[in-house]
Order: sequence, then C-alpha cells, then structure tokens
Amino acid sequence: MDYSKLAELLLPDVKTVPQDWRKKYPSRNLPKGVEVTRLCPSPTGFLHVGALYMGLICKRIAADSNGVFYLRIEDTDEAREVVGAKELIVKGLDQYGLTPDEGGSIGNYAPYIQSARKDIYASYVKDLIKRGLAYPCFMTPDELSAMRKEQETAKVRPGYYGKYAKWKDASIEQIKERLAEGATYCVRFRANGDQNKKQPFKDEFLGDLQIPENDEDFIIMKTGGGTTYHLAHVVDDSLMGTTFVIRGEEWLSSLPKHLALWKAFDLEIPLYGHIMPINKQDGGSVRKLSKRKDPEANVEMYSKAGYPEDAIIGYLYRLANPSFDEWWQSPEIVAKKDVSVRDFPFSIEGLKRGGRGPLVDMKKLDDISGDIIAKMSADMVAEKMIAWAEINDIEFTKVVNNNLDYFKQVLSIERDASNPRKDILNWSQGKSTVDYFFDEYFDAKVAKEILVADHLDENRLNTVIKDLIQTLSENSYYTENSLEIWVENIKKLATMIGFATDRKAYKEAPDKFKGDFALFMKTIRVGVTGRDRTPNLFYVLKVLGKERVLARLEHVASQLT
RNA sequence: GGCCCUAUCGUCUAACGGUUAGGACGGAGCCUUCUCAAGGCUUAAAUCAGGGUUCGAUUCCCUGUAGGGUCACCA
Repeated sequence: MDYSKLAELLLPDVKTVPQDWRKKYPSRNLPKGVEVTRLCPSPTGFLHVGALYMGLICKRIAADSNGVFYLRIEDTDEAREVVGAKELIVKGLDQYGLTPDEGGSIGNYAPYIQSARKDIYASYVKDLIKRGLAYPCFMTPDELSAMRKEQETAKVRPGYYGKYAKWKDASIEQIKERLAEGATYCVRFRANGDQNKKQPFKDEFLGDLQIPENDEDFIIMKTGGGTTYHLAHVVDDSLMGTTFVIRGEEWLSSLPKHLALWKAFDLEIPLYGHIMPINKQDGGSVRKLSKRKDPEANVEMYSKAGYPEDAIIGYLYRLANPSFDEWWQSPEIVAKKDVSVRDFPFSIEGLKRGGRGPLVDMKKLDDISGDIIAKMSADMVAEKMIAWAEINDIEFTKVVNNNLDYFKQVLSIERDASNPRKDILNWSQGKSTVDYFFDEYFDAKVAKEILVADHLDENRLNTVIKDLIQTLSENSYYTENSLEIWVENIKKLATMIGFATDRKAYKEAPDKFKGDFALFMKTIRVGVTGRDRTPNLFYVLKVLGKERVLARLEHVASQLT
C-alpha cells in the first residue's frame, strides 16, 4: 500500500509537515535541570481544587529551577465546553498567586489553546498516515458497540486492537469505496505493541513502574477532524518544550498510548510525574473529589467561606509535602509575624509517595487558616474581611464602614500579644466573632434570655442590672488602662452590688451573695454583648466604651418586667 | 472482569531489617482563667490477613483481601 497516496487522499489540504512547526516553535534551549511545566485544564466548569493543587506544584517546580510554567487550555472536546470556564480558570490562578509565565497571548508558543491548533495536529496526523503509522477507520458507533458486546460475551478485553482492528489492513480500494459512498471516518494510530509485554518506566513521583506496551489502535483524529487528547498532548508538549509533565494519576493508564506516540514521532520523552487525586470520604467509600457532587471541589467555595488564599495554598502545600507541618510549626516560623506559606521550602522529594491520595480535611484547613489570620495585623484583617463582605455580606460592609476605626479597635483585641487570638478561622465565621460589637448585631432579647436562665429569677436579675447600670455610670473602673488594676476595681464593684469575689466565702455561705464572681462577670458579658463567649472583658468594655455599655444594659433592662 | 497503582492511629504521615512504632490535625482530660480563643501538660488511638526469607520484618518475597485508577470519536 502506498501510504503517501492514502495521506493525500484523506488530507489533501494539509500542506505542512511537523518540521515546519518545529521551525516556527524552536526549542527553548534551556540548560539541563531547568524545568518547563504546564497546567492543562479543560474548560468544563469551575476551577477545581485539584487543578489548583497541580498548578501550585507545577509553578513551584518551574520557579525553583528558573524555568517556565505555562497554561494550556485543552478544549478539544467542544461538546463538553462550558462558556466562561476559561476565564474562571485564569482568574482563579491569578487570585491564588499562581499566574502562569506563559499562556493566553503571552509567550512564544502561542496559541496556548488547543482549539486554535488544529492545523498543527493535522500535519502530525498526516505525517503518521504517510508513514503507515495511522489509518482511517470507518466503523460506526453502532458497529463499535456491537463489537464491544461481542467482546464482553466472549470475555475478552474490550477495545480496538489486534484482530478487532477491522480497518487496520484495509486496501486503498476499500477506503476509496467508502469515501465515495460519503462515509465518515476517524483516524487511528497503528499500534505495534504487545499488551502482555511490560516496559519499565520511571515516574518522577511514583518511582519505577511496569507498564504494558500499547496494542490499541486508539483514535488520534475524530470524525470531523477534531483531535483527541493523546495526540494533542504529545504534539503540544513537544512543540512547547515541556520538560516535566505533571498530571493526575488517572492518566497513568493511558501512558502506554503516549509513549507509543513519542516513539512514533521519534521525539524526546519528557519527565512524567503522576499525582494522586484529592479524595473525599463519601459514606463508607472514598472517591475522587467530584466536580458535580462536591462543593469542596470548587475553588470558589473557599473564597465564599472566606478562607484567605494563603490558607488554601498552605493546605495544598501540606498535601504535596507532608513535612509542611514540621516547618510551619517550628519555633522560628511560629515566632515570625511576616512569614508566608509561600516561603515553604517545597521539595519534589516530598511528592515521592505512593498511597491512595489524601482525603480533604477541613479541620486541618481551619487550623492552618487560623494560624495565618492570627499572624495578620488588625488593619489587614479589617481589609480582608471587608473585601470578603463586599461580595458576600453587603450589610456587614455598610455597618463596618460606618465606623472603620472602631472595627479596627475591635480586631486589635488580644491581637498584638505574643499569643494572639486564634478565633477567626475564615471571614464568614470570623464575622460572628466580632459583629456583636456593632449595635446592629447586638440583640438585647437574646441577652435577656441567657441571663434569666442564669439568674433563675427575673426580678433579682432586674435588680442586678439596675445596680450595674448605676455603679458603672458613677464609676469608671472599666476604663482603666491596666488589666491588673481593672481586675481589682471590678472586684470592688462586684462586692458593692452584692457578689462574692472570693470562692471560699461564696462556698461557705452562698445565700449571702447574689452570686459568685463568675456569674457577675457573665452578667456583664452577656448584658453588653449578647454572647457568653467573648475575649477578655477588660478589652471588650474598653473598646465598647462607657456610653455603649450603659446603653446596652439599659436596653436589656427594658426587656425585663 | 482485564490491566495498573496502593495498604501504619479517625485523618495527613515518620520510622538504614533492630524504636517503647514518632509527629501533626481532630478527640478526651487537666492546668491557667471573668467566659471563649490561644498556650502548657497528660491521654486514648495504627503496622489489612496468612504464609515465607531472617537471630530479628512496619520494612524484603509470595498469596489472599480491601481501596483507588482505568478500560470512550472525555479530558
């Protein structure tokens, strides 16, 4: 068979050959050890955490070797494409500080989107046909599925290989005949491997593997001229100078196909590193984080919940290198205020692990996030929380912006100490730890209910609150600057209105008092905040200010009969 | 089902063939304290099973089992 004739017959309009493209996209000529990595998402929806994870690893490996990290959009499947998905990917990477060095219109290897590279793929396909390494297949979907059924009943491996490759040895006459009938076809790779023969392969992360040879005549060009991933992957990564292919472990099983293609084109095979997917516990079973079912797969979900970008990055680093914990919790790093998770000494070595892929652990994310927020200044927290609220809670933004300085004072409480508060894990939850400082979020009714339950007797409570208002308005104990002095003074005040300040005394004669010191403090706490859990009352009262404190207590009093 | 990968506390993971199987998150308890958050201390919690090899196995080999991936004109 004259394969050149066949190639001309099938693709007469394709005038270019692979060498032409090689000339157009010359080799990067980088020294050994400099890695070119890439992230190749398909635009089928939101940005997946798995993609962010891969992007982080790719970017870091490229950056650490002074290499290049680029973004290539793999949109060869037009049917699955979702409008706006490309933009979401680019925006998301940007937001998390993983902006690629090349991609879009930046870089010498453009276009970085597969739908704009059809001419390139066509010349590679034609080249393969010309050399007898690819051929047209006219099998219809119905025929294919009939064959599949046949294989299933015969209990043989399903697929288009060996004797099942019906069009492998078709004559040019047969092909012409079908073409004349107007039949459509796809182009298949002519496999020459043996499924039972294994070849050793070194995966950069998984180590030494035994992978079977490819014996499947897989499709490289779909009916209608579209390209499949396999062909596009090899052509693009060759032309774009990728030195290190980092991708999900789900690709491992199609590695034989890719290896066969590299060989067929006689191209230098890049390094490969397959990464285990992030999993999720779903009832009794574990599965890959699903785009459709799992909200935690969507990067946007974390923004909505108000996790700082660095918290996600830190969490992903930990997934990549479990030694992250050791570094992050080392005394030097803990003591440092201006440390960023991005300073983490990432290592490829840490990626070399077997295992089944980690489970998402929101508790661990909270832990890292809490640490990061604790290291932030009050100004920074204010800025970030407002930015979050502008998108997710416009009401809160308004309230806070009306009194920005006050908000910063609130956030400063126990923040600059050597042991800063860690009660803000993300902005949505953090809001609830500070909102009661604003009258809009103070609920006197709730306060009253908690207090009634504590004091058991509404009348008695009424007296206590009234006493409290009077003593607090006449005195200024709670504005003292020193915590120690304040405690002494507040104890005097407690005594004044009939509470015990001494545990022993209270235990011996509880009837002599209106309650113990704890109850006294709780009464103030709940009375002025509506919450029974707040930071140290000294700071709370100081920040609230005398006026607000009294107003709130009056408000609670008005709820009592 | 075929093929490939994997197997240590609930989770993420350490441990030249010799450890009391270590750490972190989470849990429990205690301390501190006006309640929280944090911090300090303590504690429960694991080598999938069975065979080998070996003086000795979490580690090496085999078998089984379990989990995951993949078997598309999807990536």
